[in-house]
Amino acid sequence: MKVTLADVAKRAQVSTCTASRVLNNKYRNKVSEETRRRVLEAAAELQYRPNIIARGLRKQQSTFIGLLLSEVSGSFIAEMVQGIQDASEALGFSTILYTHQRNKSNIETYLNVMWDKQVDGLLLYEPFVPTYLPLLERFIENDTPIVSLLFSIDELDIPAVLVDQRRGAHLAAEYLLGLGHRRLLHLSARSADRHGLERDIGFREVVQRRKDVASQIIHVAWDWKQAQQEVYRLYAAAAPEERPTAIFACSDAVALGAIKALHALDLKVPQDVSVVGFDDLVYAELSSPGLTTVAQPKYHAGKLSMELLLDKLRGKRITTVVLQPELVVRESCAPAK
Amino acid sequence: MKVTLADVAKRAQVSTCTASRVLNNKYRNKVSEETRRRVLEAAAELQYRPNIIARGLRKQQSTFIGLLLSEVSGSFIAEMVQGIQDASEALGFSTILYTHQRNKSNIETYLNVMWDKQVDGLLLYEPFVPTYLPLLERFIENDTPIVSLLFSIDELDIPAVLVDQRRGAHLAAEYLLGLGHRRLLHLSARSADRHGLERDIGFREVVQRRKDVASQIIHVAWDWKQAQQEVYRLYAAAAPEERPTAIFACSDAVALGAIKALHALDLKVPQDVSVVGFDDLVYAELSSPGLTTVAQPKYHAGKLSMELLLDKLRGKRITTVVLQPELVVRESCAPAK
DNA sequence: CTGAAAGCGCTTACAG
DNA sequence: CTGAAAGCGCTTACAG
Repeated sequence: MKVTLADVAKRAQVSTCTASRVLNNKYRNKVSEETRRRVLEAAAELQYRPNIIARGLRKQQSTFIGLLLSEVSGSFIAEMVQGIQDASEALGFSTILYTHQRNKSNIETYLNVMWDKQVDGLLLYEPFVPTYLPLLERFIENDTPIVSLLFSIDELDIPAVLVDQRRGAHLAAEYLLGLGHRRLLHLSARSADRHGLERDIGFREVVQRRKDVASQIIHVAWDWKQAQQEVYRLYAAAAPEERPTAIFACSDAVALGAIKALHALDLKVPQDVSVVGFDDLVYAELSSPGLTTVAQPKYHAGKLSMELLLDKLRGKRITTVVLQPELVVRESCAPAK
Repeated sequence: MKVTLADVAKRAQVSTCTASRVLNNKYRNKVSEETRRRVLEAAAELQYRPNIIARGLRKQQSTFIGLLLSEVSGSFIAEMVQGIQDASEALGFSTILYTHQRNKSNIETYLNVMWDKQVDGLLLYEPFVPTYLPLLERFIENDTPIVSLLFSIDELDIPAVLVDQRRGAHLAAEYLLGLGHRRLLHLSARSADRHGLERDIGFREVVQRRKDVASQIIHVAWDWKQAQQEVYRLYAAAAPEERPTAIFACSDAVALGAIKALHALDLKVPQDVSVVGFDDLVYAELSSPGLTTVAQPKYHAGKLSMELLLDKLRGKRITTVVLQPELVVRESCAPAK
């Protein structure tokens, strides 16, 4: 059915090793032009395609990169994955994809599967390291390079591609202060994960050194619903002159939840309240008004992580890279009155 | 470094074939309890994990499913991929992911790579079939099952998981008529692709049999920007009593573009104009007002496509499945005045 | 310049 | 109940 190297060799009347040599362009000038031509011709006629699985077994490299993510359905992750794809496709590597759903036993299962399938490298997103340290160590001992996306893995000295979350919060808070706002609300996901914590800290750093600024922080889930409820409650209860005039939300979804609440109270964005989000997902641009937000370079982070992995595979040394977020100004903020 | 079956066999003092038999639970009662125990023990002690690549070479199956998509960064596709993942992970199959970016030479390249890597099955999204018919035929001749996602591939009788686009448009149009709207606007992506065309036709089917309904259709790109421009132009120019009181947009992004334009003209949604979208992406829920839209069962479609593929791999017959969309009512529509 | 042979890590008839 | 041997499709020293 499938045509093999042996078929090509037979038709070209040479041994498989000679066929292999010309097809792989090895020992270039060590094979006669005539033989070479015959092999190439036979391969073309038979439409020969090498079996990469067999080659991998022999060469002890699979050309597979394992990609273990929490999930893939979110915009953030999806854009990151696109970056990873765009970097991997150049060199004949394929990414094999697993989503662990933040379930620790899934993580173990999939790390094992990837080991079994002999991946040449590993890309990790949202790890819960302590639980499966031994599995990761096995890869490391085996010299299988690993790069972590967006989260540092301190336990194991694994290089990562990070985005400076705290700096992102600085950008947002400073922007709002620059517009003259002095009563600020931060919708924080502090408890939810490390990025939430970093953004919370970043916000505090900017705000605490300003004596003329009144700030408050409400803890919410990443989900928009709780943000909507909390903002509604706060703005409905507070006297107009005590309401925060600007909100820094820990994510775009939370920001849009806040905007829903403000709209419900007939408060206008940005005329009455300014809102800044975080992440810059597709819908930041699509919402009305367009959401001003801190953009994380997710596509770039994904792409870079794969590039680092491939560099490592080529023998280069690689280290953690920290990327900088950027403020994307749209229409959801206005100067304080 | 890595421990192989030979290592296990040696330690258990049996041949590799006996080791293989107990580890694979074959010929169950044909191996003595004692031998069995020794092998299992040795495997456990050495933490043996079988090399799936080697097994694949021998058994002529790779346990890889090739997933060829236009891209992965959009919400729609990402949710579909999540469905695919959730279905595949059960059985030890791994999906290998490629994005062709709607570039025909990419499609060819990746189909070839997937062939070279011996995928056991193929999932396709957004194919441009005519260009690479021979490549697909090769898979078919080789009995590699293929399932197409959301698009039928008529040239080759490949089973697909479809969503009834026309029916979705019926749902939207009928809903708006039911609310009493008689001047309707459809923002159509007719020329952009087959789904746009189907939605356009579906809209016409409902509207044309109603003599009391005035409808117009504007062709736009999937992108929100053109929709915003066109809606702005139309509503700014038309006398208030001539303006469409309801809009059916061919996608959620287009719907949100329309809403931006309406807001810019100080028209309220849904008080002044009702808007229905299509797809039900994350941001439909996040926008203010929440967008009423035709939901495509994307997660389910993805999941089902993988399930079909695996069924086929197990020898079952499979055929095309058509899923039904649903109208998700949120806050962007109101009865006509 | 070319080929015979070994081997990557498995599985599976075939023998005994 | 168990093992020797062949083979999946390649690549690569080693010889000549």
